[in-house]
Amino acid sequence: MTVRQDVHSAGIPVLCQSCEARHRGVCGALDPDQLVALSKTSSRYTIEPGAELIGDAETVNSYSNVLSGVVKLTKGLSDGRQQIVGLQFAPDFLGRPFKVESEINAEAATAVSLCSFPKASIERMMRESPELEHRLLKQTLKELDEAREWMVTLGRKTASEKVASFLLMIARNIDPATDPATNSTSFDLPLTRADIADFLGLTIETVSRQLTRMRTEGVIRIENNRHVTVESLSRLERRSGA
Amino acid sequence: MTVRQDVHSAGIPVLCQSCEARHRGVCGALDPDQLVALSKTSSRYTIEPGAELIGDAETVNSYSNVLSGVVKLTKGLSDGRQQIVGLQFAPDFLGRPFKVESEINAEAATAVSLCSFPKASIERMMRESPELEHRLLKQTLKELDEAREWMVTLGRKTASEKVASFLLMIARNIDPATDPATNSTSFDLPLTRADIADFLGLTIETVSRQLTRMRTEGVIRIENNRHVTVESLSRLERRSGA
DNA sequence: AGAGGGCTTTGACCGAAATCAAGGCATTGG
DNA sequence: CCAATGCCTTGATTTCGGTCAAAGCCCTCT
Repeated sequence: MTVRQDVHSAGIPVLCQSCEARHRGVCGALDPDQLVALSKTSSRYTIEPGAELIGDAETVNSYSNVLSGVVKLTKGLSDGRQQIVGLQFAPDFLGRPFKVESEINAEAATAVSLCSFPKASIERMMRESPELEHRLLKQTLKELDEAREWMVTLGRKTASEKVASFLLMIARNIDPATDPATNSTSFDLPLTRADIADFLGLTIETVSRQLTRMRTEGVIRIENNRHVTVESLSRLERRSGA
Repeated sequence: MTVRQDVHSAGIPVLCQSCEARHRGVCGALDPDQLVALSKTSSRYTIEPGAELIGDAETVNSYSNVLSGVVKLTKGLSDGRQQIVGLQFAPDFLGRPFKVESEINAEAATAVSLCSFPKASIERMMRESPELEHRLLKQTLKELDEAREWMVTLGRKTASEKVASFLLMIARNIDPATDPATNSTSFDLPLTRADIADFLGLTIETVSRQLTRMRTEGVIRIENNRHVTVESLSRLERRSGA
């Protein structure tokens, strides 16, 4: 299980009874007693790539920690056009507190494992523990920041800057060891070309052409359509449009 | 003073001592004693269009309620390209809790009046009153929703759909009486063409051409470059791409 | 009133990305 | 083993929106 290092790691890692993983997402906010109570109601799921998470009757009334894999959040237009509006990596928290009017879909981009809690127990715990709500606020602020960062990418960057920015973002999330010093890194793309296009507001063909260009110019290598090796992080950064 | 009706109106309107306005933003979350304490430290500002709000030494350490006017939040690329990533209308709350790494600028788009509180008193009050943090979480979730809605617009809509969506959003925020039944509404644009372009990821010229087209097709009228009358809300909605 | 400046409109042209159309390359299953 | 399917790549062509350039409009200041 890959655990990304980020703001959430501030909490003490705690062992969840039901999924036997050290949650660094929500659970870190709870004291041991609360955690025991909560973990009695939790259950671990594994989701196939492509499966819907929200809108599904099974999961609509629950909150989850992402333990591994990548979840994509999408919004669609009535004529079928789609936009990915967020990606959740471990150890992000999944699920909207307080019903929001806007329609949003969540789908597993890769195989995903989740630790789910019934909505009711999370909401009760939120009333009891301000620290949990505080966590949630922090996560929401982080997502807002990411969303705004992508708005700049979507509105103001060229196709090649978009693809470079995307690769950098994935590298930083998948491979926590991404270190500017080594100047190279390697990871599996969690998204298909179609997903990448929906994420960047481009077409499949444009994404493919930009990846090809970067390959021929020696910035990246790609094996089996999925495994990307970045030869020069600094060159990738220069292409991402700062 | 225009007060938009939204989720925040749930709280009891309360009179702020220093600015003598009924805050519906943050203050509604406080009990009378807390409010009195807080309002002693608050002060009312009026900001000219174009003035920076964040980054300014005066206001960098404060939180504010927007009482009237429109504030634009922007992010820039190193070469000068800009993207507006959010608009704050009354009675939105302005200011980021817990320092966030990302660079973001706030600027008055119109004349703006604010009621500001020192960062320290808001943060103290947040520790004392979970209800305040709850408000903040709700506002942040609303902003996240709006940001994601715009990501769809930026990534997947055509220029004319973008402009139509923009006009609809402004109408709904500026003129709370916007009523689908009447099918028409009227308001002053709070943004210049350049701002609209930066909001929609377009150029000034494209924005202008799309507005002209809507004018010639009888969907809107524009007087003095600012005052917009929507002749047919339903036709505008149809153009906004759902 | 007239000059000046800032914002907006309009037109001609161009180019980046979309669309349309084959074709390639894996994996799956008969 | 060969078809079939699902991604992905590549090429030709089109188009939407960007760029460059020139006016027009509106407001302010003298």
